[in-house]
Amino acid sequence: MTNIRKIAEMAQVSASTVSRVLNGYAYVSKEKEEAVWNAVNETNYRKNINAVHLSKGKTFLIGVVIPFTNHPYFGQLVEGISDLAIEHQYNLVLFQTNYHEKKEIEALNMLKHKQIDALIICSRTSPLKTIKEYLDYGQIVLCEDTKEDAVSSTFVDHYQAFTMALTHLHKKGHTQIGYCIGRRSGANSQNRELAYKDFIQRTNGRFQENHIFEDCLYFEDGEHVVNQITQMTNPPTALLVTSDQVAAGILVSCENSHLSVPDDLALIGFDNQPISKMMKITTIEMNLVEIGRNLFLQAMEEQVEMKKEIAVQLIERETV
Amino acid sequence: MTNIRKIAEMAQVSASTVSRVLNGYAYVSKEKEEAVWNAVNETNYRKNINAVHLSKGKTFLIGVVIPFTNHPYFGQLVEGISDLAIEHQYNLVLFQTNYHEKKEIEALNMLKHKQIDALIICSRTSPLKTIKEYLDYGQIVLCEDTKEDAVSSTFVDHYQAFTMALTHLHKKGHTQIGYCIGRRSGANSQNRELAYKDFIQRTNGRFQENHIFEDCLYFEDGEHVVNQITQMTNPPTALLVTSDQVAAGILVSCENSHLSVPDDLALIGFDNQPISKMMKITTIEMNLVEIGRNLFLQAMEEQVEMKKEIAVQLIERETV
DNA sequence: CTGTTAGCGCTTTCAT
DNA sequence: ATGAAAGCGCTAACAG
Repeated sequence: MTNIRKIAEMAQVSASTVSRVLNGYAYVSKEKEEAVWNAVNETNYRKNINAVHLSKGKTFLIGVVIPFTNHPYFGQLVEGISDLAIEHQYNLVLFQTNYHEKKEIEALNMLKHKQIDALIICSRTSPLKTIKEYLDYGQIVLCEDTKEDAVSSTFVDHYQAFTMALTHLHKKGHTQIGYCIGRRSGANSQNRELAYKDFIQRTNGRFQENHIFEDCLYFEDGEHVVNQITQMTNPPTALLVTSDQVAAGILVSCENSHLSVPDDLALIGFDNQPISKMMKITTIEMNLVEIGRNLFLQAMEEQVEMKKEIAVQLIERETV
Repeated sequence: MTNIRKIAEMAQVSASTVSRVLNGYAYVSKEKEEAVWNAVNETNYRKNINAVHLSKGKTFLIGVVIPFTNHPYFGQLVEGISDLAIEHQYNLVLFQTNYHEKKEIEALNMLKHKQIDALIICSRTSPLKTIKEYLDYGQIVLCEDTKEDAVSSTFVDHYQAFTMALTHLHKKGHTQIGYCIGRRSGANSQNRELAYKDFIQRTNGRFQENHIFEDCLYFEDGEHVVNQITQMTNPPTALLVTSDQVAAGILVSCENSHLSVPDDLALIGFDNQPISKMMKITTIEMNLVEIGRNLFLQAMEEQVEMKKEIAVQLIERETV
């Protein structure tokens, strides 16, 4: 095994000089630097990362909490995080929680015990209060518009995005608008619900509980929504669908049920996933990869804002 | 920071005894063991994994090479790998290659330089010869039926699976069968192509190059396939589609193009993904999660076979 | 600019 | 059964 001491010997310098060269520290003479690089190249030497980690007291591991790995929303978020992680020589530890608080606490405890250097929580189920308790142990980054000053976050203004989509539908004449969502309880979901309720009040509409469809995550969940709609006496004439996958599933199910889109049911998806383009679904684009990248930077505590909002955009296609 | 020495002091034993207790080594007296655990609990002490890694000369990192992260096929594979990795206190380093050989070599080099302990290659683009050169540096596990004795692998007999599907279609009266695939050049793909050609010969069919559709990975790729088919003078009457996602996309596009499934075009998907169930697509089930789990065990060199075949099963629904 | 030195916290012989 | 002690390979404070 060729280690730093061997390189030092070969280059006729001390181990610390080798370390300096390897880490690009400035004050090393041209000759010695060259000698070191020669030795490194000759032996094909690489630093032992374990030793680096121990010495630095860091793991170079970033925890990423997501409810599901196989969902494109989180897939893109992770893609963005991963992009920068690689650049920065970090690795990721993925915690799939399925929204079980226990799993989240596990991740938090890994932070506490220094088994990861920072934690990015893409979607949480435990209360902010719990999370705050772990703030002393390392950087924690959230993906929601939190009022909690102490934690960094990158987020979309879901209140505004929802309002924009609702307004768009309203302009097209819809008054019975419903929406589909993964779960009602999340922070982002609550912002959307608020936007929804405010909108209904503003337009003198009537709030109807059965116009909110929960557990809408995957393509196949669209079927259930359409089944319910066809059995309603007062079905919505338009739907905000917080995932393009689900919107696509609804579109397909509508065809099966001889519902015409947008005439019988208008649809606005979210995320501008490739599937929405193919199926010509009107959607709200949000740059998830960009959000992911910013989350990583915040985890690193690079000189970035602690609160970063990412803008969204309505993309009109053929389902409204 | 509470470390092993502090625990040793508190428990009135030596650091080595603490280490023995922590690692469940046998020959420690009941009293001392208890004393150690008491100290551990009192201080909420955890081992410093970096120190463990350095001392053991292992990273407890397993590399996983996949072409795409956001594809359900690889998603399930990774899920299986990840399941066991967590159990074994390992973390994963994901290498998304997009089928660029350079990325694969990068992963291989990380193995060479001991930055990961083993490498699982779920789908490769570099030749077996290249991979063999890295075998000295650590365990490398493949996901294909390789003849190379030196590497472990977990795989599906794609020749047999394809033959089964083709036979099923043939029995239903189809003679013009085509297939959709991600890429032609992979090891698994070549087995399938072989099965396809053998089948055609056996049934006295005629091989038609334009009945093979490449670049079929995602839902939205189905559209292109249907577009091509509708423009053919000799279109296939049935399609083997190596991903349920794509099969679903084809199904949707068929409806748009007023092609009736299975009458105008029969479909057999692969993987038995949830979407195939919802859309009632006949499919070939293969337990991808199980394959992933076995890949991990092979990477660990646990006492498992070096070559493990996972059985598949035809699930009849309504697209044939 | 460069070398010496003292760790980082754990594992693992080797004695006893 | 237990402890002493020697590393693992690197970093960083310090001295010069």
